[in-house]
Amino acid sequence: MPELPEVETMVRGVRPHVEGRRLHAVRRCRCAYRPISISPTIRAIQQRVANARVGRVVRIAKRVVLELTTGDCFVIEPRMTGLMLLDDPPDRGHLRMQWEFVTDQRRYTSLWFWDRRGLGTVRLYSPQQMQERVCGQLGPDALTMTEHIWRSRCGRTGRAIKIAMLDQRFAAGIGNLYASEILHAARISPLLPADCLDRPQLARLNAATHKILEAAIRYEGSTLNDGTYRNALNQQGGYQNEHRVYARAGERCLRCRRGIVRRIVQAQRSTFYCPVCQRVPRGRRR
DNA sequence: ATTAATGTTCAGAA
DNA sequence: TTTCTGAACATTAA
Repeated sequence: MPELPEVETMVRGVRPHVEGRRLHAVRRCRCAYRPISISPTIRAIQQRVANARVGRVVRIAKRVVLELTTGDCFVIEPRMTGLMLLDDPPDRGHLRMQWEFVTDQRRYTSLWFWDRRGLGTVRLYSPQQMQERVCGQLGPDALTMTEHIWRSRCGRTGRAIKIAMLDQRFAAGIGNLYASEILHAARISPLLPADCLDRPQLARLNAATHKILEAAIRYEGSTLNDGTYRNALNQQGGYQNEHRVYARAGERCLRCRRGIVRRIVQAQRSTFYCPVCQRVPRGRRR
């Protein structure tokens, strides 16, 4: 599930161990499964990063970015099940990539990319490629959204608000789980067309986005039943215990205590919501 | 034993 | 141009 809070947790965990370090080696792990998608080739990557040092480690939407002093950036996309780990992987079979750094004591320390499903990607991008393929494809980061930005973007599409929120060009960083949680906190139906949200709803949407995502970051993200998501030290997150609607189909709504949480499918993804307190206002279906 | 579902992204089609 | 569908993959629950 790496969504914004989980990726932010990865970045914060990795940062103090990697920033400023000299890269000694980078390897693509051979594992039992299909090798992970990287670009360019591992040979080209190794040549371009020889002797490079790591500058900042930052999050861009749902990606982990290692900025190198050469100007190139490693862009790691965890997708469904990828993890950035400093040590202690859940198993060795799904290790996909290794970065080996020189420590202060001239020893070596490793950063790993572990990915069970193998849908994640690792890429080395030049500054120009960063602009064209990463930053230029993304809307404003969810944590920088304002009521005004929500209003201008929602006004431009008639898609259901939940589907629009998952579009990374609309707002970057929100994923399937947090979209449901945010809309529940904002008491907005996931089915409401984005251009039908009124001012009070836009204000609640903005407030809920910040409240939910910031809380989830404090809890170090959500580890679901499959246990896949872990922080950089392979420890569970804590926000799964705070979910109010996600994966609660059939249960009584924890806010209004009247509705029964419903699971529907939008854009081939599960959406959870309370049909009572997230009702579409009469006449606003368009 | 099949089948459906799981957090994401993107190519290709509508 | 925008929006929708299916595929990439490994694993688990029903």
